[in-house]
Amino acid sequence: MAALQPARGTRDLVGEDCRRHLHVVETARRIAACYGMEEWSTPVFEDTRVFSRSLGDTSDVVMKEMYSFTDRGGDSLTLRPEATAGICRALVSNGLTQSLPQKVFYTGPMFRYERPQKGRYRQFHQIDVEVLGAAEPLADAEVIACGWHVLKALGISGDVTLELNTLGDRDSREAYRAALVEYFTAHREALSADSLSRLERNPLRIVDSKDEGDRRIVAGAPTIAAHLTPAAAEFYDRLRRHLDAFKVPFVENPRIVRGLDYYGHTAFEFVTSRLGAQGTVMGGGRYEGLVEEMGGPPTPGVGWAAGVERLSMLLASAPDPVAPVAVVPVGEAAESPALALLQRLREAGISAEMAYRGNLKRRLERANRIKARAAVILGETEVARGVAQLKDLASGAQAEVPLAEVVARLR
RNA sequence: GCGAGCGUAGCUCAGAUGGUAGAGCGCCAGGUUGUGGUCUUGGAUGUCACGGGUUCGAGUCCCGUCGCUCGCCCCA
Repeated sequence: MAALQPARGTRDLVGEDCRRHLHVVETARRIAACYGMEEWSTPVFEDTRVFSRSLGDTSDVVMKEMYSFTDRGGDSLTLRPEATAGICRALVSNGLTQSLPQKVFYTGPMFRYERPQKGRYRQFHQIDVEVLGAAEPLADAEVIACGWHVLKALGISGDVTLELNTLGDRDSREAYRAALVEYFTAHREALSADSLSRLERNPLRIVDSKDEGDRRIVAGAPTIAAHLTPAAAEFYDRLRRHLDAFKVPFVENPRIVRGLDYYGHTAFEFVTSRLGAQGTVMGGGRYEGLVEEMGGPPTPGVGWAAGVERLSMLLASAPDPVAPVAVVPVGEAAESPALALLQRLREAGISAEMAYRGNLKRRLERANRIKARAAVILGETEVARGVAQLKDLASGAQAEVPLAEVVARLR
């Protein structure tokens, strides 16, 4: 029988991989709670319209990357490609537009039908923070400070730079977009084939091109700064002042853009050079109109998402599993007392293991292999005297301890 | 959708110019029937990704397929 492989773009999280993954998620969860974020959980699949509406008219290309299917009732459902749309839908579904702001932490698997590459999978996992219903730049700064805090707590902030930009308000963006189209049209002979088609579809994206020829042209392209309305410039100023006050370091990068219309004002990415072409480790910004698309009232939002796989790859080391205590019975008469002790240890909150078989030597070898911190050796002579041999497996020191005191000694 | 590289033991990999497959780690057992780590002796393990071709002979060369990896496109 041929061995089956995981489906393309999916992978198992086993051993160290799983510990890294959980460490990222648990760290983010703990820190987000310090910022008043409450965890939500929404379905893994949704009515396809939840996502198609969030994508507006860019649909065509992007829709091809969604895992969509028709269920037996004939409804079109989609495995969520991201968390924000579902969160906005849930805000409306649960009537929470009446109690704003809502500050949300989210984590879970997402799905996109893409060609897998480094740090990029078809089933991947994100951590996500969103603040819904706050129009003030302080919310943006708080969200970014939370992200920075998570990266610091993971010990990877040294490898990561916060890059910040503003997309301005609607008037700013329209003026900027027009200026960009004019500029790139004037240089169209020099643009790459890819960027020529972007000029039609999504001119903002040219600014983000990886093509070297394009980059030379982009260097001379207009930036958003000159096209900001006074209100948009003021919003951006306040954001930067708040970040300074929060002591969050950043560099400005006018090349950070967003493809969809509902993004405005703040756009940011935490980037690293350690992950090849997938350098963005956490990205986010401000948006408007998404909640309306889900049938709610106009409600602004600001948030970020980060790929757990990418963060896991940046961790210097995997956290160790908790070191257990090994209970080692010697001889048949010791087995029941050993089981009783095993259970007492576990109920006292101490991680404890007892091998299913083997003699003393084999069990100690195994205790060593599972990195046990101590062994409790219980032979027939010990049972008869109501004691146990307590052996520290790091030092090798062994002492006789009354059975009744074993749990306290190992706490 | 496009391009490049790679596929040999559980893992990491070695196998010039074609001659019937190896190491380290890990695993199992003994040295040590109530004491692990270190040491030492021995042992098991492979459709050499799959299919075809060239050849007396293919892990090695050729063609195809599949898979993985990295990159392009896309990135909500």
